[in-house]
Amino acid sequence: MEKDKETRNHLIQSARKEFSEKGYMKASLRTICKNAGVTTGALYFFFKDKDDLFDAVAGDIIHGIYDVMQAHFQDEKRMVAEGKGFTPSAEESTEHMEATAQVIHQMYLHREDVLIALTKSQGTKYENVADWFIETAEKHYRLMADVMMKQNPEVKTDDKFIHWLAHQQIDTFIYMITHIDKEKDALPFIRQAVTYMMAGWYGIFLPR
Amino acid sequence: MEKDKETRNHLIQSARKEFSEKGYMKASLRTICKNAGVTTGALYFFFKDKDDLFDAVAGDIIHGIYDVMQAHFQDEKRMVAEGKGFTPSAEESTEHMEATAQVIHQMYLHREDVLIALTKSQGTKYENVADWFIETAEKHYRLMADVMMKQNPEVKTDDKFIHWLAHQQIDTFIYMITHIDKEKDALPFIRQAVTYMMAGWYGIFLPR
Amino acid sequence: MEKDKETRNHLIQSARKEFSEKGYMKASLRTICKNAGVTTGALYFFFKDKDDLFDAVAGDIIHGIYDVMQAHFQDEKRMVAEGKGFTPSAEESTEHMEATAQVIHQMYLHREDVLIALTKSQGTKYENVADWFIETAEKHYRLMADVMMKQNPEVKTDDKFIHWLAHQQIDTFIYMITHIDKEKDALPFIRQAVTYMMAGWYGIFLPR
Amino acid sequence: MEKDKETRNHLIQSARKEFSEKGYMKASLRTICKNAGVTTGALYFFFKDKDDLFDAVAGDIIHGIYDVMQAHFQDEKRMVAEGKGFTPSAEESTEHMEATAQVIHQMYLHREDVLIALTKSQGTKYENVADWFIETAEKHYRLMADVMMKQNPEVKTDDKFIHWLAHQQIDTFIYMITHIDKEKDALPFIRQAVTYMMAGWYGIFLPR
DNA sequence: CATGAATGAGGTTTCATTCAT
DNA sequence: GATGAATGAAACCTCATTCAT
Repeated sequence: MEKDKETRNHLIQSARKEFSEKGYMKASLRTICKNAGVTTGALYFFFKDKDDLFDAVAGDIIHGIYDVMQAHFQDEKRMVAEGKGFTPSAEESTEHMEATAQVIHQMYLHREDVLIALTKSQGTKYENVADWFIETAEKHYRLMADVMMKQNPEVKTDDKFIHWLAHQQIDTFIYMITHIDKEKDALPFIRQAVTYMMAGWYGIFLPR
Repeated sequence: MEKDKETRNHLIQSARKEFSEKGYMKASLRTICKNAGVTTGALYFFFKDKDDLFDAVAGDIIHGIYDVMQAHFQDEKRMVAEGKGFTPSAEESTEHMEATAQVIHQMYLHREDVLIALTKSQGTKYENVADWFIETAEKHYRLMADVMMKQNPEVKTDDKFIHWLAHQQIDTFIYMITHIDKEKDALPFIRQAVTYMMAGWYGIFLPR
Repeated sequence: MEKDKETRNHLIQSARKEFSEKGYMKASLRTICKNAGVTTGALYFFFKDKDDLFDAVAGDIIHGIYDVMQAHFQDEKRMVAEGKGFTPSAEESTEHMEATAQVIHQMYLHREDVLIALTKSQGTKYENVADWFIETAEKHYRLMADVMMKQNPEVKTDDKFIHWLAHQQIDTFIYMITHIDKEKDALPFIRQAVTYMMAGWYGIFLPR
Repeated sequence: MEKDKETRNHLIQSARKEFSEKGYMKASLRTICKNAGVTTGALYFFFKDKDDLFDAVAGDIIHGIYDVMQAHFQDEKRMVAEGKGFTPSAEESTEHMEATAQVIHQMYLHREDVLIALTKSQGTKYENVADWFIETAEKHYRLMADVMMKQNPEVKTDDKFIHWLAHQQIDTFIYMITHIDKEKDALPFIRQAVTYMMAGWYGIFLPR
């Protein structure tokens, strides 16, 4: 019953390789088709255009990770609304660390596609995909900062700084996936980075 | 007597605009020339090729900043060699903050070109320019970490983490120039970021 | 069922005309396409580049003639190795003359392409194609000269002269195809030239 | 008093090198000017256009040789008209051989320019310069053949063959200048070639 | 004499995309 | 589902030549 979809898969694999090597803009559909063993016409049967093909390669994993991340932060928001306290860094508690570990696992399972989306997408709608994640993370930090400032009224910070905190956190994950090859090395790295970031956080919000 | 160089400047301005809007690869020399009011031949009188034009727009400022940064770190290296202690973050002392402020001033003076080099250079030799800075900063962090670890033998860290610290610092400056429009807002931001980073640093190297 | 290949043939015909009139270097692909009634893109569907197009026009016939010529000389070499005597000029015997006549026939069948390869190929890998033929002919003359010198030990000649004999023979065929329009006039011409060349040969190797 | 003409000479030398290396068509005036240390404007002060520059490099020597050759054949024509017999090959008598030796000397004195005119002139009015010489030589052979045919009425030949004889003789000199580097090797070569050609000639006109 | 600037036309090549079959 | 042919626009670049200064 299972439709073959062989050609489509060949195309996606070939595209993955080409995007990975040359980036979206320099990638050639001709080359992709040649390496997939089909002609350009075939490509246009399965995909609307070059963008659509890119989407097929990297779109799913990106949206997947994005959704998980949003759900995660949504959860926290609800908890705060319900009056439950929460900890400054999403990752400090065991529970949070487990959630994080799962995201990391997902990222490494599809590492090549994640890298394509993060570093080879210039020219596509994903070229600023990191900003999607940052915006979501920012809400989290905003929330946390408000809590902290309620407790320490003398501390003040501004939106630019909060946004940077979010940026910094996301960038750490991007650094991880781009610079650390093996998943087993990633978790220790993240742990140390979280230690650093938490110390930084308290250095700002619990001065002296 | 003043040499005009009108056409050359027109071309550079037009190129700056085009690179800024479309990035290096999608930028069209035809368009640049048209907007500069000259023919393509004229462009090739002043510039060897598209790369050379890009260099004329963004090369100087990048090399300028890079040189200042290297000189700065070289200076610190020398101080350490002479046995003079130095502070964990290059920016904490007044003296260092002044040096930093001057770099920031330079960056904002040529902000558009800096942005082009940092974010619109895919396809040129500058496409990984941030890594140049990171490598330089890394040596600085390496040095500082060695000092810290001599004082606290129980602390241990690895090269990946040191590299990330450097990455993180450079990324902060890139964040600044890309996200903060006015120079007057930049310095306060950097000060707060430095506070954060120093707290993070001590959180790692002076635990408990 | 007959595959059309109309466009490809149009392109080749148009290219033949253009190369013929202007030579390889001055030939314009734009003009070739215009005269073929297609866009430049079409050309690049059928041919890799300008060189490939030239090859499609003149490559086959040149290699064809070259192969026949080599086979011919190979044959003679074998005969000498087997101890069979052979005559000073390949063309003197009836058998040889027939082989020559067939080569000539081939050349005139594709005369325009042969002329292109011989006289309009500057800038291509065929620009020294005559030398290919000369080198092959030279081996033949070398062989013959060795036989002659074994019989007449007092005669001596040098490599430069042998090479010139080969050059001269090939040049005679080039002269023929470039200066004599009709195949029917070619054979008598070659016959007379051969008479001349044989007399010259004996003048050198059988003095007095 | 002698005007320097330094720039002009620099340009000619530079052009000689460029034409020699790339041929007329691929030679770049920009490169020539750069290597001569002047700008393109200067070139156009001394030379009308690219063709004129080529003329300055190779024109004189070509016309010089051409004139000497014509004078030589003119002389012979006069002698025949005056009823003085003459020998089948212009080169056989000592007197003729001396004239030939002087032409060869001239050719080797300016060998690079001669080679440029003969082999690097495609695209200029000299691209068929060999034909000029051939046409002149042809008159000579025509004359000689008429004398021979008057003596041996049964011999008959046609214009095509006569033209080829001329072609062949000129081609021998071209072979010499292109293939033999040292003048001292040229004269022996020519002597042997003349022996060959004379034997060929008699083989045609004094059969049996 | 010579410069430096600029023209303008043309060069080859690449590309994503379309469509009749 | 897939092919093969073709489009058409645009890409970067090179060139001989001109001309005001």
